[in-house]
Amino acid sequence: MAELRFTNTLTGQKEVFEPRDPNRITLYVCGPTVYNLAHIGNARPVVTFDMLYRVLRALYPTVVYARNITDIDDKIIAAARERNEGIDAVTKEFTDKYREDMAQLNALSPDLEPRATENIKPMCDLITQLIARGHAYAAEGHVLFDVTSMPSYGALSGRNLEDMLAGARVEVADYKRSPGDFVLWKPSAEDEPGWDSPWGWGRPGWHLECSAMIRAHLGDAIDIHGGGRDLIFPHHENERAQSCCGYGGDFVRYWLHNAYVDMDGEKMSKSLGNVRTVRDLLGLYPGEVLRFALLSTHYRSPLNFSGEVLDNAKLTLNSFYQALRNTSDICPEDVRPEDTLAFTALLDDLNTPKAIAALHASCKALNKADAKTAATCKGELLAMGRLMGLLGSDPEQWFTESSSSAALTPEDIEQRLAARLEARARKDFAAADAVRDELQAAGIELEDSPKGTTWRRS
RNA sequence: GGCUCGGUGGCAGAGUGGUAAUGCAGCGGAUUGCAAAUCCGUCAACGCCGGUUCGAUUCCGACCCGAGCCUCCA
Repeated sequence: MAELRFTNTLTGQKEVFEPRDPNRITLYVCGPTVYNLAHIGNARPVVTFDMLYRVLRALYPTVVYARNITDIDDKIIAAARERNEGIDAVTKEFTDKYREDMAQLNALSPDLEPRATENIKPMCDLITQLIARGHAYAAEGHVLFDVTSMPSYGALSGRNLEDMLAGARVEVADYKRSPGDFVLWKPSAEDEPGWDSPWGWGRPGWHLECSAMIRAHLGDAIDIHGGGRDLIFPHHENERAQSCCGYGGDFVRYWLHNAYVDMDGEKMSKSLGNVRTVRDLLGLYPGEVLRFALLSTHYRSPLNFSGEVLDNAKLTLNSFYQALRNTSDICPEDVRPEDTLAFTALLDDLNTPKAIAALHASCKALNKADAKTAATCKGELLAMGRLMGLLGSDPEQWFTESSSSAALTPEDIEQRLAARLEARARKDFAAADAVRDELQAAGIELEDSPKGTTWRRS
């Protein structure tokens, strides 16, 4: 069996994956800050690491996948204030919507979804530990991490303190000893959400929750930590600093980071205002199309997002479902995903384009298959689909389901098809074609075959 | 300014020290009443300049272009 390999951000190299404990794989991915709807860029790590989760589950007996929910944060406080509600209302709403949206993308639920507000105690314990070990200090209600106390600070993001200080363009708060120091605990105003702590009424800094929750829920160290590229610095660098200095040990063996989703060659981001929400796009395309589009480029390369990408994804899925629909009478053989070419491709740093090529090959084989080989081909195609979270829909539904209430009903369509069939029997092709043209204008494509006529929505 | 990543056919997108996947689009054919779907065939690419090498798209260096991080962000 080929080995699982990925590109580790920490080393910049592609490395063979060697788990700490093959009987218990631990995966942690940075989840959402729940104060607004997820955009398609937020969906990329979810889909990417969902697929990694599926691959790991095929390889190892136990995989513990955790994805945190950041439910205390300045942006949440601001959103709650704007809506004149408590932060609980805001975080509840957007946590629910996030889960709904990600489920639409066929992303499996993580095994754990720790919430920051439910883990304040371990966070405070970590701060105490960091202070005790001389890596943090309290100042004016804040507690700050002292970056000069960690010799390897900057190792993950490939920078060193001198470079960062030289390039510093941000005004430095005067309570910081060193400009790179970052907040572990910050004071809250009386009317702001907060918790009592040895350093007063306040709330945790952004990076703290991941360090503390990984420790509390997954263990001393984990195998894989994933997230978007933009988290490398400062978030993951600081997380690493906190955990390594506070707890000691390895912390994370493999750091994986996905590239962005771009819009017109530019990063999609909240601040640029060029975001497309998943919810929005789900009104236009099935979730599976969005998922396929996100997988069509390798996770470490930028994905330039456009309607064309989605249309192509839709057409490709159509061709797969077409093959499945045409063989609806054939019972697929039970094929293990691990025995497929797609699996081999994914083992190599999640090479999804190569895996998709295998899907195409398998689809073609199914289209050409005779009665003897079709069951195997179909089983293989479905097995690879399962591995990637694709092709799980009913083919008939895929083509005939409509999201629009104004669309023709199946009964309407069947009625016209009967009329057309009758016209064809009379060899009145003009009348038959008129029906087809009419249906086409309504977004219905017809296909005649020896078995009869089928239709699909375009 | 510091650091990182990338530039492959018309488009999307893998990969490799020696015939450069796959898909879409195009072209030709089979099939079809005509289509559609499918199948068969086919055209077509490694930013620029040097270096290493028997051989470079792949390794090294310079250059040009693009993106990103250094500030909230997947």
